Formats: sequence, structure tokens, C-alpha cells
Amino acid sequence: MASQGDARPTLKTLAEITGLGISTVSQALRDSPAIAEETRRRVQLAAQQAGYRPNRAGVRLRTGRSNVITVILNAQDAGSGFFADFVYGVSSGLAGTAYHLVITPYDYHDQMAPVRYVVETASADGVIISRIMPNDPRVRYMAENGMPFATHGRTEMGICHPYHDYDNEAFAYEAVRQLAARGRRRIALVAPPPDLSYFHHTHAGFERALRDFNLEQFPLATYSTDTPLAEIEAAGRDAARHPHRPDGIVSAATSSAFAFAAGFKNAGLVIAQDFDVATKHSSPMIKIAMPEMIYVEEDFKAAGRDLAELLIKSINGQAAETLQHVVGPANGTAR
Amino acid sequence: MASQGDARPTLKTLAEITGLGISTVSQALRDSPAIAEETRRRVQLAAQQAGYRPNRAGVRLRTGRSNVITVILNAQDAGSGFFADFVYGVSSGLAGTAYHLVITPYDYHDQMAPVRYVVETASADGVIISRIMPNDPRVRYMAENGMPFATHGRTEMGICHPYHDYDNEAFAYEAVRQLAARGRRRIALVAPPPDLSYFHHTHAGFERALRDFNLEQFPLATYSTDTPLAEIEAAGRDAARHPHRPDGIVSAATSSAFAFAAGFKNAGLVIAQDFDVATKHSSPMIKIAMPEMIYVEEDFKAAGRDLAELLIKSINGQAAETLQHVVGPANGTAR
DNA sequence: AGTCGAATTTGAAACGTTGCAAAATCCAAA
DNA sequence: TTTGGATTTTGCAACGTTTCAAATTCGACT
Repeated sequence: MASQGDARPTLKTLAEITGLGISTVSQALRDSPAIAEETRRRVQLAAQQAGYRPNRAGVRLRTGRSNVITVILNAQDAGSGFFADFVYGVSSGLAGTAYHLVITPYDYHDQMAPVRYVVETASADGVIISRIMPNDPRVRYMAENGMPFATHGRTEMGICHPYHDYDNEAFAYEAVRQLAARGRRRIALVAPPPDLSYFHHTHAGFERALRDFNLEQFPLATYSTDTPLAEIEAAGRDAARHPHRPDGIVSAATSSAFAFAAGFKNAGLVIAQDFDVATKHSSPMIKIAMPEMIYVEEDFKAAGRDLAELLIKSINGQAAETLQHVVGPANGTAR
Repeated sequence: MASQGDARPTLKTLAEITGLGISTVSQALRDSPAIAEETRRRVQLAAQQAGYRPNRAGVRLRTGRSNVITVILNAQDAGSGFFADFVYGVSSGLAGTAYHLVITPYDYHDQMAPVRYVVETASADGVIISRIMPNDPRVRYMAENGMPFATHGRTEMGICHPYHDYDNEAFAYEAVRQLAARGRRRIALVAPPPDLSYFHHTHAGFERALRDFNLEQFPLATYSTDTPLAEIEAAGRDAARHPHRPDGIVSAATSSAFAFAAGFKNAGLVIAQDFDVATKHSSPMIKIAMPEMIYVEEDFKAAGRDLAELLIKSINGQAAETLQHVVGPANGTAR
């Protein structure tokens, strides 16, 4: 039982209430300069009293704009803190704007499908994607089809687009630097998946630091942050039993850092004594659970928020060249 | 540059291609029995070739149905693993259906606002909410306004509605049982926020177990799982220095369990030796990081998926009495 | 009083869909 | 052939909005 006036009010309702025409009402609500000041006030008051809310389907049908921003995320990420923080960040970046947030998860094996779907059905005014590759077919596709988008990571394909990226080169360098400062000499890197852009950045920073601090690299098989944790734990155990075992570990993902460290621990070694681990820090819980680790900051919430803002600016016509951020571990927003 | 036929195809386009009327095409695509078998095939083929996708705004405007399910979540939950797992679960429960997933985060202080918004704007066909209270105004409001919904938790207000709930009574009982099995005698409970339904369930199970196993309770100030972690850590340190300090801790949230345990550790005590902690387990990373804890399973992904399915059944007219699940720590789906 | 231009308001059309009543087609029986 | 009933197709209206050209009102100035 609705309290009064059963159906929800439309422009027609307001037109009847005020005795004006429908298009007058429509324009008055959108502050059109063609409408007399007094009329506008009258209409807006009536709208408020009637509890008028524009019908989004009507608007969308007429204007072709959906007022939706969609975040396309790998379902595999769901377990990680990244997913929650990132989504929250985007949603807070969208708060107060006309845009709603829609999550589009996709299955590991087909990353193009959700992008095609969104573009074909025009179900969003803008798209945010993650897990960016240097040559990313999603980026090419959206650019060619005129769908506004922003990426969480950089590409290397000569297409200029809005992005936000974490400076993983600086992260890896800083991680190694801190390990070196604790006297660690043989460092192992649990790298990101090799097809992703930040694999290269991470590697570059890692190697630059090895040179600068004159350290050895412990050559690890290509375990990536996508490998199942049990496998990484096993790799950690193996490495720990190696005659020239590493005494420092760098991992781009908290979960694999934990798993690798667990492997060391299960092999009888003690963290902060026999070895150290440096990884990224995002959730406060992690830090409180494992205070012995070395943490370098990465703020996924801020990344999500920034991407939302960049994307909206891009939709509003701002040039992509001015919508590219790289933020480092220490500083706020650079470049 | 789109490949061909620049604008995206509509029913009109298909009508022109096939030489049929628009409404014939519309019905053919929806398998109406009034349409001749051969016509239907012809239309569906044409639709496929043209890459036709129904315009959602058109459908929505005409039918009044949005094909959207929205999950209204406390922004504070964003940090926790709950958020990611739960959202992922809902999204997987929606996969393959006509429904899209929209996340509506809300600010701590006003839980009614997003619910009112969704109902007033009819922006979803169904709603999923969490952090349920025994007497929950959101439930009453949606029930009164005929908005289909499902809750993650039970209410006590005489309104029959679909829900999925974890059996926190059983959780707390099991947690204490395992502590008792390790010889722990003085148990402290870090309880959920006292206004939420599962506070009562948790307490009931906790107290039943204390009686059954003849244990003492360490009376903890009312720290809840919502308290800042630093504060819980401090509480843990205090409790650890108490002359009759607890030797067992039960927490309904992994993060507060970690924080409390960190407090004990910082007071010089050793987990699994001087004390034990039992909490819930959801993410594999947690378990690998802190294998010394006692974990009782709670599957947020499954909860999300189940809620999506319950809600859709409810929208399709199935009676709410048959859409109420309580799942325990051990078993699969019970009632 | 009449005219002109500016300020303000308005009706009609269109966006893409579905439901319905009406029209068209078909086939078998008379 | 005609009729009648069933089968199949179709045009129209409507959902709520915005845009745009046209209509109306208003003042000020001849």
C-alpha cells in the first residue's frame, strides 16, 4: 500500500499539477535558460513535493546515454583484497555524480566477451578495465568503437587513452632497497603474470635495484601472482631448501608473499631472522596479522576513485593526454 | 569505424531485412506461439546475422522491468574479504540469467537512503541486503512497497521473506568446542555489533557451549567486529595482562580475530601455546598466513550465489516460505 | 492603437519495445 | 465457388523523456 497517488509521478503528472506543458516542466527541471525564473522555481518545488524522479529508461531511450559506468573485472580477482578495495574506490569516485556503478565479472578464458557485450549493447557510458597488457585487444576494440574507457595500467600500442597506473618499477626498487638495508643479499622475485604490463615494470625496477645495491638474484621458476597459493607455498619450501637459498623475497601480491613466506616457515626458517619478505600493503588487517613483513604501500581504493574521475572527465571531452596518472609508493599523484 | 551498417540494428531493421512487420519480429524473437515455426527461424537467423541485441532502455520503458538485481552494501565492509566474496557469489548466481548486477554502496550513517532510492526509482527488479537487524526498517519498507528482496540474515518481525543465513549459533558453539578440546578454559568473545541479528545467534551458541563444556567466560567490554582494528589490538593487549587472562578467543570476524591475537602477541604471549583463537575462514590466503588459528568455515561466495538464486525464484512468484536457507559450518544447505 | 522583437511556453515527433485488437491469409468442408 | 474457423501477421498505441520548430505572451517603442 503506497501512501498516496499510487503511481510514481512523471513529467505529465507535474505538468498537470502546475498547469504547464510537459516540455516546460522538463526544461525547468534541467535549468534551461529559456525558462522564466519564477516558473522554474514553481516546477522544482512541485517536483520536490511530489517526490519526482526521472525515469531512467525514458531518459536513456531518448538520449542514448545510460548513466552507467561499468567495471569489468576478472572473476579470479574476487578472492583478493584488490577486488573489494578497487570496486569501493570506483564507487566512491562515482558518488555524487549521475553515474551508477555496474560490475561486470568475466571468466578467466575470455576477456573480450564482456567488452564486446558492453559495446554492442551500449550498456554503459564508460568502461574501466584492469589487468592491462602491453598490447591489449580490449583497448584497441574500445578505441575503434568509440567507447570511452580508462585502464588500470599502461599499454604500449600507440593509442592514447586515460589510465591510472601504480609505479611498479618504483615498488620493486623500493622493496629490494629495504631488503638490502636489512642486509639481505640473494633476492627472489615472485613476479606478476608475464603477459601483463606491470610484469615488465616490476622486473625493470627489480633489476635496477639489484645492480644498484650489488645483489644476487635467486632465479625463480616463473611463478606468478596468479599461481594457486598451495603451489607457491611449495615453491617457497623448495627454495628454502636450496643450498644457496634466497634471504630476501619480493612479491607483487600480498597473497603470494604470504604463501611463499609460509613455505619458508614450513621449511623451518624464521621470518625477519633467516629471511625477509617485501610486498604491497593495502588492507590494515594484513599488516596487523603479519607485522614482520616489509610493506610498500599501494592504495587500490585511491586507484579506483581516480579511474572513475578520469573516466568521467574523458566522457566530458577532456583530452586523454591530460588524463594519465602514475602514482608511486610514497608520493600522492605524480606525472 | 564500425564494420557495416553503422547504427546498431533494431526491430525495425530486422523487419526491413525480413520483410515482416515489427511486431511479428518482436514476437518471433521471444518464441511466441502465435508465430509460425518457419517465420520464427527466419527471424532468429536474421537477428543473429545482424548482431541484434534488444535495446534495454526500450524494453525497460515498455515493460517496467529493469532486469537488474542490486546489492546494497555497507561501504565499511569494502575492506573485508566479505565484500569481494559476496559480490562475486551474487554475480555468479546471476550468470546465465537475464539479470545484471548493480552495486549500491551506502554510507554508514544512513542505511535507509539507498533502499528508498532503489524503490522510488524502480531501478532494480530485486534487492539483496546484508547486516540484517532483528527489526529491520529496510525489510519493512520493501515489503510494504512490493519490492522483491532477499536478506543475508534473518529478521524477527513477523514478515516472511526470502533469506540466506549462516548458522552463527552453530559457529560459536563449534568454535568454543574446539577451544575446549585444546584444553582452553577461559574464553573471550569478540561479538558482532549488538544491533545485528547474528549478534544474538553468536551469543546463544557461545553461551550454550560454555555451559556444555563447563567453561568460564572472560567478560570483554563490548568490542564488536566493527571496532577499529587498532582498538581491538589494544583490547587484546589489556586482556592479555589481566590477572585472569583468557586462554581462548572466539571472534566472528577474521580481522578482529587477527587484531585481538596481535594484541596478545604484543603482550608477549604465543599463539597455540599460551592461547588459541577460533574464527571464521573464508579466504585461502588467511589460512596460509596464520595456520595456527582455529578456523570454522563460512562461505561468503556460496551465500551470495544462493541469495541471487533465492531472489530470482521469489521474483518469479515462488512462495517465500520455501526460500529460506540456513547453512551451518559443516553441512551444505540445510533449512 | 499598432508593430516589432525578445522572452517564454508549447505541441509534436522520436527513441525501441511490447500487447492487443484487428486484419489478412490459409485450408477444409459445404 | 463460397463459407467459416483457425492460423498467422500487422498496425497502432503507449511507456517517459528530450529536442526543436512553432506558437504565444509580454513590453517597449512608434
